[in-house]
Amino acid sequence: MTQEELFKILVAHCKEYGFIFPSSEIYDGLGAVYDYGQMGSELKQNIKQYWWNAMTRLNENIVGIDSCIFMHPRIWEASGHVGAFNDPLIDNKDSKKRYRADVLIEDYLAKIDEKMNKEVEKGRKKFGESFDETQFRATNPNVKREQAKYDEVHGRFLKAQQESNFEEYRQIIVDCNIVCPISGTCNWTEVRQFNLMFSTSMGSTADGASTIYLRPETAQGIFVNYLNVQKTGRMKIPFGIAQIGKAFRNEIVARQFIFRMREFEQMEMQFFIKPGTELDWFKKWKETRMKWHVNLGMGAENYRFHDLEQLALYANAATDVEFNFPFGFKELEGIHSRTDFDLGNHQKFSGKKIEYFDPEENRSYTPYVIETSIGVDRMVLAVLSHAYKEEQLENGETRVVLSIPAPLAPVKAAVLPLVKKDGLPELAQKIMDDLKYDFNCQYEEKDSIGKRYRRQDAIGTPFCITVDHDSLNDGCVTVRHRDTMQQERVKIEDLRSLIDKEVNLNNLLRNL
RNA sequence: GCGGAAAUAGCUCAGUUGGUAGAGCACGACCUUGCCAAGGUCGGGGUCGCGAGUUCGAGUCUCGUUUUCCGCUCCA
Repeated sequence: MTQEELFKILVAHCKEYGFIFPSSEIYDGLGAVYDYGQMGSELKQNIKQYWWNAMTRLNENIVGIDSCIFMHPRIWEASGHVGAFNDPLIDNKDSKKRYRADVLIEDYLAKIDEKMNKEVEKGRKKFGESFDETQFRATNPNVKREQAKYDEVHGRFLKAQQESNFEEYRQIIVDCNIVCPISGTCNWTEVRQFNLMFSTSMGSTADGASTIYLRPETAQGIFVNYLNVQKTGRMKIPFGIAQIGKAFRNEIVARQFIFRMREFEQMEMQFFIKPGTELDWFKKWKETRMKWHVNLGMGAENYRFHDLEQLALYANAATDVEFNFPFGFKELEGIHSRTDFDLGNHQKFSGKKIEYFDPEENRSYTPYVIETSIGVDRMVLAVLSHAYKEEQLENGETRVVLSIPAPLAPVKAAVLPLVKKDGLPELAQKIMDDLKYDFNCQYEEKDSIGKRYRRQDAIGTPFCITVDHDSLNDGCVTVRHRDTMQQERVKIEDLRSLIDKEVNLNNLLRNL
C-alpha cells in the first residue's frame, strides 16, 4: 500500500470511528473545515493538556492566558499582517502559472544589478590596480544606462509598494516586458490581492461598525498582554506566556485534511528574554520542544529540524520541527527568534512604553522573544497517522489498531461482560462505575468478545477489561492489552493502579 | 485560483442502447453462543451531491453548480 492510499484510508477511518468529520456535511460540507467527533475531541483535549501542563506546570516562569479572537484592528498593522498577508498575485495566461507580482519585479531588478556588476568586473580586469569603481560606475555608458533603468523601475516599485498600487505593479511588469519563465510571454492577468485574514464588522449600526479581523495567529494576544501579565504576575525576565486558541487564515488552497485548515488551533508560547541572549534560548527551546515530542514514543526518527534560511521579517533565527506525515516530512511546530519586532512595533503603534527594568543590569530594555508555535490539528494528525496500523494476525486475519500513546488515547479502558447474562453485566457495570471517575471508560455488552476487542482497537483503547464467570468467585478479571493482544488475570481492586500507570499524563510529564 | 477525475444506503460497490433503486458488510430487536470481527429469524434505512435542460420517461444523456481527490500555484 502506498502512503497516499494509507492516508485516504486513515481519513475514512477518522470519519468511521468518530474522530474527524467534514464540517457541515449534510449541507455538502464547507471547504477545508473539519469538526472533531466524540473520539477526536478527547484526543485533541489530551494533546492540549500534555502541552499546557508541560509549559505552565513544569516551568515556574511560564504562565498561561486566554486572549480573545477579536482584537483591535491596529494590532494587525503593528504585527505586519495587514501588509505581509496581502500578497499581490498575478497569473500568466499562457502557462497558467501564478507568481507574486512583487517578486517578479524584484527578480527583474536583481538581474539588472547582476548585469551592472558584470560590467564592473570587466572594467576591473581591464584597468587593474588603478581601477576606481565609483568613477567607473559614474562614467561607463553601459553601467549608466542600466543604472538609470534600475533607478526608474526601483523608484516606481517602491512608490507602488507604499501605496499598495497593484495596477502599477502590472504596469511595471508590462513596461519592463517581464515575461513568464515558463511560457516566455508577457500575457498577464490583473494583479489580484488575496487577503489571508478573515474580516467581519463590530458594532450594531452600519455607520458605527468597524472592520475587525479574526486573528491569524494567537501570538499577538500574548504580546499585547505582555505588560498586564508581567506586572500583575510580577514576572522576572526570562519568563514565558503560553496560550492555546483558535486562529483563522483564508488560505488560497487549503487541503490535506486537517493539515491545513482555514480555522485551526494553535499552542503558542512566547518567551521573553534579555537582548543578546536569544541564540542561547533559541537553542534551549529547540531541545526542550524536541524532547516533548520524542517523549511521546512515536519514534525519534520521525522528527527532524528544518532550519529556515529565508527568515520572516521579524525573525533572526527560525527552525521547523518536521514530522514524518504520510505525505512526507512536514512542519509540525515552528520555533522562531522574533527579536523585539513585535513588542517594539506595539510600542510604536500604541504609543505605550513596553519595556522591562532589569535590576541586575540596572537598565530598561524591550525584551526579545523566542516563540514556540505548534498546530494542535497537525499534532492530532501526527498522532493518528503514526498510530494507524493494519496488522496481519497469526490466524491469517488482519486487525486495524490505533496505537495511540496511552496517555493521549480517547478511551482508556473498555469494560466488557463476557456474556450478557448470569450477573456478568451487573459486575461489569460496578467496575465501570468505579473506574469512570479516574478514566474515560466505555461499557459494551453487544456482540462477541472478539468483535468488541477489535472495535476498541480501532479507536485505540489501551485496555479491555473482561468479566467472566470466574470473576464472580475469584474477584479477578481478564485485562487485554491493545498493542500486544496479551491477556492477564488481575484482581479487580488492582485495576485502577494498573491502568493509571500507563495512561496517567503525569507519568509522561515526569520523563521530560 | 487553473487543469484532470469522482460523487448511488453508515461503509465498499453493482446498476444492461434511457424503462418500478440492488448486494455484501454495518445498524436495531429477538433466539442461540461465548476470550480475538460467530449463526439464525425479522426489521429500519436511498427523491442516486444539488439545480436546470433533452425526453412519454433520466441513477444513466447535456449544461451549470457544490464537495472531495490528484497535479500546478500559495503558505508572512
